[in-house]
Amino acid sequence: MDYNFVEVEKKWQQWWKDTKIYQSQIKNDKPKFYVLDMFPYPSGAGLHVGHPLGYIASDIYARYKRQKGFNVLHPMGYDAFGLPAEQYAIQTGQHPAVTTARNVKRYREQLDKIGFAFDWDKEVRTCDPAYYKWTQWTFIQLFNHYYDTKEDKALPISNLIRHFEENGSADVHASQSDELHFTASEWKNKSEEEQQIILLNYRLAYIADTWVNWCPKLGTVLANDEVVNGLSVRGGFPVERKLMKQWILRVSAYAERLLRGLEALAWSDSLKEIQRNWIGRSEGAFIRFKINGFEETLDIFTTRPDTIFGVSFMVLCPEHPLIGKISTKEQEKAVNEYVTWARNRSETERQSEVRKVSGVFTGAYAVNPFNGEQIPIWVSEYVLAGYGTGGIMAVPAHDSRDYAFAKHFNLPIRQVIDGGDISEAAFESKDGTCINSEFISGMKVKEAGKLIIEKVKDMGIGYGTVNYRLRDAIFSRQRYWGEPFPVYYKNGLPYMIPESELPVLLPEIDQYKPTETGEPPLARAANWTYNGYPMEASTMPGFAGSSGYYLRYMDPHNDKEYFSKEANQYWQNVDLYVGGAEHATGHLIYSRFWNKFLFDIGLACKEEPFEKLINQGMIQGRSNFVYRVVGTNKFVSFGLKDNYEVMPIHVDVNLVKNDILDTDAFKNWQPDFANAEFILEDDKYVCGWEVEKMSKSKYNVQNPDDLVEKYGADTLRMYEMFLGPIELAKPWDTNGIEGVFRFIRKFWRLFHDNDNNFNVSDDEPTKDEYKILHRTIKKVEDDNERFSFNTAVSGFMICVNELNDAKCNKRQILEPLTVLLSAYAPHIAEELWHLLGHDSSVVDAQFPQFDESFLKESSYLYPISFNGKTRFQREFSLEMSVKDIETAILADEDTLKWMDGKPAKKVIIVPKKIVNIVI
RNA sequence: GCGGAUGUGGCGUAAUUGGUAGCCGCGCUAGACUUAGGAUCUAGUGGUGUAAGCCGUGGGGGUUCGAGUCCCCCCAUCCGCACCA
Repeated sequence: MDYNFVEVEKKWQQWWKDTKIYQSQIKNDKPKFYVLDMFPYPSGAGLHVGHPLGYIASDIYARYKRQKGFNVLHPMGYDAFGLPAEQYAIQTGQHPAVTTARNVKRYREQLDKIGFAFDWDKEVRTCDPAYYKWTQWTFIQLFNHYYDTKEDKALPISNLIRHFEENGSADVHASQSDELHFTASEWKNKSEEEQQIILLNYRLAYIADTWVNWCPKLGTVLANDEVVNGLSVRGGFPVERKLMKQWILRVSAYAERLLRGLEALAWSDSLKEIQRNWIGRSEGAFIRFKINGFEETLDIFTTRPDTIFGVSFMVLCPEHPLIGKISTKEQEKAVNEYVTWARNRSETERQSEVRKVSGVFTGAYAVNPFNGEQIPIWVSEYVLAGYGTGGIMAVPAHDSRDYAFAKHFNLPIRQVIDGGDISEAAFESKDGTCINSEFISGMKVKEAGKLIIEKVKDMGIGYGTVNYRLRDAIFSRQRYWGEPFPVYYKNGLPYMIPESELPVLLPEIDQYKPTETGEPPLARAANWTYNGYPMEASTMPGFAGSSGYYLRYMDPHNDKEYFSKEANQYWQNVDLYVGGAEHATGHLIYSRFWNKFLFDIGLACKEEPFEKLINQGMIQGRSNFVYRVVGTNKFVSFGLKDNYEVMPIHVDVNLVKNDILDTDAFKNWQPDFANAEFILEDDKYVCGWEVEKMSKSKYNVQNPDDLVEKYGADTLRMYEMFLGPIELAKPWDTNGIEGVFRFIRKFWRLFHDNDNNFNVSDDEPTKDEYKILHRTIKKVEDDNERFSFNTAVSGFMICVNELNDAKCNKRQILEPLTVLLSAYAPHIAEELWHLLGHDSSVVDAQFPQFDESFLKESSYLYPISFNGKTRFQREFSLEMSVKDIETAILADEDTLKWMDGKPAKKVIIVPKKIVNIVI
């Protein structure tokens, strides 16, 4: 007798599927709009409860844009390679492909139930060979390119080879691992192997010995963003530092462009700021210090060249290659002991002992290039291998870390910037004036720095430069369930498999764990060779497949190329990207890098992949508690708990409604509680609640399926939007879903009589009814445009309440309203749309045209102020000009009498309908 | 420590962007209809007062005729980075 959402939703979901209504194709006569969600990793637990929030928002926007006349691309797929499937495979022996396919199926069912307008014909899965062929292909291109710092783009490595043949390393402008020097003839005389080793110094994908985050428990290396507080993000296992040969992407070459590119993007300030910090640009100087008695120089990067006269020691990182060479006999033992100790310390240890001073003197001395002073060279953990040159000039007076070190080892602290007190702490301000600094004394910090840079340049020992925190990305994972590298080894050097032979398929193996000798699982594969040469046994990391997936959606079935030029020219890049902010320093950096590279080599037509980004807030859990009186099986209601000594216990949120416990269900929940007694307030047991992380052990997990079953997809969709602003973190709170459920049924009843027969009137609506409609059109349109979906839902509710009060069932009101609502509640809208007599889907209806004339207010209240106080308001017609209002106020005897008989001297018109009189 | 955000009824939130603070929903109160209500409908609901009124947007100051909104200083919470030279 009421709205039957189960039947209606099932019916239209099937119809949408059968008619392929959401299929998109290139239409050159129509503007495009690309709406993308971050595709999920299909985990065994099913669709995470946080996922729908973003998906619903993007779905609403995609539908809205379609009704606004755009040709919308709104695809979905799966980030299907990953650790959990592999861990599961190691335990059970089940092939990850099997479990992944099963999970994908489950995800699809869940997604379909919510009624998304995805174009499933464009689905991609990163583990599909037809897809990862192009991941491998891109890797080969990265290998075959270097970054030219003069052209500021990636260029073919063959250009560089030509340059070496003609000029050697002279005048090379390329991002590089080390600075190399050789002549053209030296290059030509090198063997093939030697040349290949040199080229690895420049390639955008290269292999090198590098200190990595090694996670023994997972048996693989991890990227910096996959490690938090010295523990792996997945699993939370300890991470160590280890020197390993790894594939690396030269992401750092793009640091400046990744930074600059942020400016034009419509991303949140906080997310841009996170990326800026992660890229970490700092300007300073590269300076080369002579070392007493050695050919080698100690190279440093500093942001404070102005403090060069305050240098009282130098510090090398424990991994620094110079240490072994320059340490004196007397110090050798101590140095070795320290270096061994420091290198073997795990990340966790280092993190937990932040700012504990340690170090050792090498016995060697560097020379200050400006005054010839002898400067002792130390080794300490606080200098990082991965940043700058791995060595620093220490100015304890003006750097807090150097200060702590100098205090600890009793090294001189010399003030060279005026203004601070250095007896207790370093003076780090950059506003002062130089003192005790010979020719730069008296200069401001900024000018002094510039002058020093000029000087070192003239002396040939340095230059001004920019340094970035952003590191190159380690691209090898010692795992099975990832993309195999299209790489084989000849004489220990890597070579690419020809593009025509891609994809390199992931081989079958008997077990998924590493070999006894610690080699990656792929080493188990029989014949893992190419023409007799061994293949690379590592696989690519998770971010490989997700870095360029958005491009593949444009042309997912193309087996000749990554995507066709035509498709890319049409769809360009993503207009709206919706996903979690947790990818700020991972996927969203790698993806931009990947895309910029593809742009450089002429594949992608846009330099940035995601124009507008919305981070849906994290969904937290809302836990409920019952309060057990200590030592009894009595449970006391929330409001009375302070009268007892109680212990809070998590209670399953499914046994609780609006914080009222279903006591019978509670008794049946766990055997312990079968005899539970309750101390009630107002005959109810009220539970306490808290916002926590969503987890099984806290019994606060909410499954979207359950809610769809109970209230229907439309209610779920609208309620999730109604919860609050999309970007705000919020607890998943099902209290209040009834309100939306009520709204849906109310909306249905507008179209139906008391016997639930469809009944709309063809009478001409009244002016007031039109006003209700057009106000809603305006509101929903504005709210959609600014992604304020929660207020749009409020708008719908107000509208339906008003129509209900007016008993309005006019077709000319309800029909456009159905179109408006269809983005939010597509199922009920589709049903009503067809009941209204349409054959086509409501998704293809035109978004109703807003007509301002229905909304024109006749008057507005203007505040009027006298003697500095707003005294009263008067109503004036909106049509009146400012001049008319002025005249009217001044001519109004009553108005004037109100101010103690004194006349108004002046009327001030403040912008926007505000009129003030000041006397 | 540095950087970014946020702070409004019992709760989630809204405020035409400087113009009547609290829209919409939950919850709550009262009533109607009902065998029943965890259905539906009606009315009320920031605090305080019988009332007119007064007080109210984390706290304190400021700009303005007018501040939730702008500026300064605190406080609290959340997020990101954390020896980055």
